[in-house]
Amino acid sequence: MRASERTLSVVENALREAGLPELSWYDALLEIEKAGTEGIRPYELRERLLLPQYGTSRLLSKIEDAGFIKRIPCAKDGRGHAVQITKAGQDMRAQMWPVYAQCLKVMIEQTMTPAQADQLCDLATLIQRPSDTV
Amino acid sequence: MRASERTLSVVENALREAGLPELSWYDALLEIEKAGTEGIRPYELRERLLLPQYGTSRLLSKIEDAGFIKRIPCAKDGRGHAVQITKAGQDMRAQMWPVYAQCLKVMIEQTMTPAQADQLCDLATLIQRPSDTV
DNA sequence: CTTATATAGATGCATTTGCATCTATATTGA
DNA sequence: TCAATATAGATGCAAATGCATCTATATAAG
Repeated sequence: MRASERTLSVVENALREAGLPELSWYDALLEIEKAGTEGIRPYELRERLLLPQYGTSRLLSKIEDAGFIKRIPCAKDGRGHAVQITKAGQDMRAQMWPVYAQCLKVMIEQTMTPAQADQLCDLATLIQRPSDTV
Repeated sequence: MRASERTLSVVENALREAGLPELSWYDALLEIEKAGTEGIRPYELRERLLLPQYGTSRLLSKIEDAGFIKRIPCAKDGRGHAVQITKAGQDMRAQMWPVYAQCLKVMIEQTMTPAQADQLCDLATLIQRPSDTV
């Protein structure tokens, strides 16, 4: 709990100080970029980011207002649309990554040995997706 | 990240379904109860719970309104006060614990082996207090 | 002693979050 | 075909959060 809270706050601070958007934008931009030219449906993004539906909706609105994504009508399903990353969005994501990565690198290195990091990595993979079993 | 988010949401759901207050109340009540009859100063509580100052202030107001703590004037320092747990507060904390503990037990058992749990425990202790070094 | 600064704690205001609900299209079933 | 239900996504409103600031007392410095 504390590790994840601290990590988040360190990363958010670093991004803010660099004048960049918050971390949730990075996660969203990464998934949207990976989706390529077809784009991705908001409900798919929601599943991958583990966000509530209204959270996804609002996040996309803001990212769109900033010009980092665009919405394209969906041929198969008139209810929704797909979102595509723009050139500006790609640039922004690329700009955010080094800041993000540097934080993680420093925090991990100053907290544990490489062997411990491997252990933690193994344990982390035990948690896959929400199983709704409890 | 995902593990801590899921754990939190499972615990919060269990508490809500049992008609009990949210987890932050438990943490606060536990620390206040541990402080005994002398009580604890809000700023000390803040340090232990890693909450922002205004968050602590508001949390205490609500818990006080619910009758689980009471404020006593502070002889040593006229600026502040100490908070003490009430009988009702002790009862509430005691009622919350089994719900909380059961969630943790089930989640850990169905996610990992006892050996892995020990490993995780060791890794978790690497994170002590905020060091503000990054 | 008097003024300047630091600390404890509360709070106004803007933003964010969560819940419930709404619209619109899709799918199912009689 | 047409009603009933399900799903995609948006949004109004209330509650929670974060920031900045405020009051009051404590401590330090001249």
